[in-house]
Amino acid sequence: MTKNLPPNTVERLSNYRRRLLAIQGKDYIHSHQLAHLMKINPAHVRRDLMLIGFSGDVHKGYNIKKLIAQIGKNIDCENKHRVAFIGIGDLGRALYHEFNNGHSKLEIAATFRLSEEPIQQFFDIKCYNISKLKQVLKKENIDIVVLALPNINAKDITKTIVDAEIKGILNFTSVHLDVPEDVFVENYDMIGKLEKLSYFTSCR
Amino acid sequence: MTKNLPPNTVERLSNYRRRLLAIQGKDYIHSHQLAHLMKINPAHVRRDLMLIGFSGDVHKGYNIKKLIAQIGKNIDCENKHRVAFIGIGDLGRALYHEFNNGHSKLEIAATFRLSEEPIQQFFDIKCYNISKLKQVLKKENIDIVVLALPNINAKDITKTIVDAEIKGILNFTSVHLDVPEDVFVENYDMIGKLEKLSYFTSCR
DNA sequence: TAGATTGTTAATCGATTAACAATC
DNA sequence: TAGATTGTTAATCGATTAACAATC
Repeated sequence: MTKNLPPNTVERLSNYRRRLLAIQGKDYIHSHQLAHLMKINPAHVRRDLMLIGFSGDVHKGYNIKKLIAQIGKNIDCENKHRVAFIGIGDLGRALYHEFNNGHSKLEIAATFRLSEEPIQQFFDIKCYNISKLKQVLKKENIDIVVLALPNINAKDITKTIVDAEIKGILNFTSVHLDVPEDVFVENYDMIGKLEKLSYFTSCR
Repeated sequence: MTKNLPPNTVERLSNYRRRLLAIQGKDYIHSHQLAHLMKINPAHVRRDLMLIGFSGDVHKGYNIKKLIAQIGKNIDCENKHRVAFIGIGDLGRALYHEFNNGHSKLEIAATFRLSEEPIQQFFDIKCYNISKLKQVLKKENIDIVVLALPNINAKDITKTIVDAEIKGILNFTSVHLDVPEDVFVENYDMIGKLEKLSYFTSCR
């Protein structure tokens, strides 16, 4: 894994790979073709591939199979990350399907429910009561937590998560989490996006 | 509504407002306090408020009530946007709750299902078969479409949406949509975010 | 007043795009 | 070869942050 790639490049590389995997019956692709699939500038593609040290052929372009492999070498972790879901409502279920849909480097190791109902399973994953959070995060060697729960609970639970030395949080609440510098938080604020969309979609 | 605010500023203004609305028993707030809630730089707050022409008091800071109103004047549409959901699986349901949870400028006017099952309602909203898409988008004066459906269907449906002159799309598939310049697309690619998170969360 | 905060410009930083020599 | 594409540097663009005069 190459460290120090710019965050946006990592996100794009992940996207390149998914598009490349979907291509059938072609061995090579040019920068402008890949750029077109992503709606970005061809120079951008070339620059990103330069950053991961991948070379193409001046005439044929980039070898698709080799490029997929090279992207993997650069952005995939050697070991699987172990992920915990906190909150197993509709959003949790939607994410579960997303996870099982082709992403192999993250495995759901545990889920937690906030209510007292005696649910023991979430699909094929064990489901614990939130009171067991810290203990299970440790025991199961969780690396990454996905917060898919009501805003109101986010603050307390984040504290426990940080205590358990979790280093990655995917945050679906609209609360800004207060975490130490070494914890990477990816925010996923739906309401913010909606209001932005509303603003830039001209009123009639 | 003030046009030409930078996209990121619009998103932040929406966030400021939500945080301000949550504040109890205080009339004024300083730039550094609001910045702390958002985990951004105080200068950033002041600059954003400058852009919407809002002034504070050198000693007391910004009047919370007035600021909320001023943000509304700048980012809210005069009329409600009419929104259609395409896809009413787990993700659709999660979004439905998100919508009903405090966002007043967007109202769900119709939903569409892809399967043939004879569902007529999605919570309190009418649900149509996807075959009626174009016709209903027109009839119901839809402005914004939320795509919460399998990738495989995204391309065809986008074509219909663009034909129906929809100007805003919130895209939850991981397909990059090919739309004319005047259609605003907000992408919400979960897998990309997950891989980014995985990359920046150090492996152990 | 002294000290803190605002409003605003300028500087910095990072990401995107243009340009073009090298290549085949 | 002529023409197209790559790889890479430099230029541009936009967003963030620093700095500081003005204010009370």
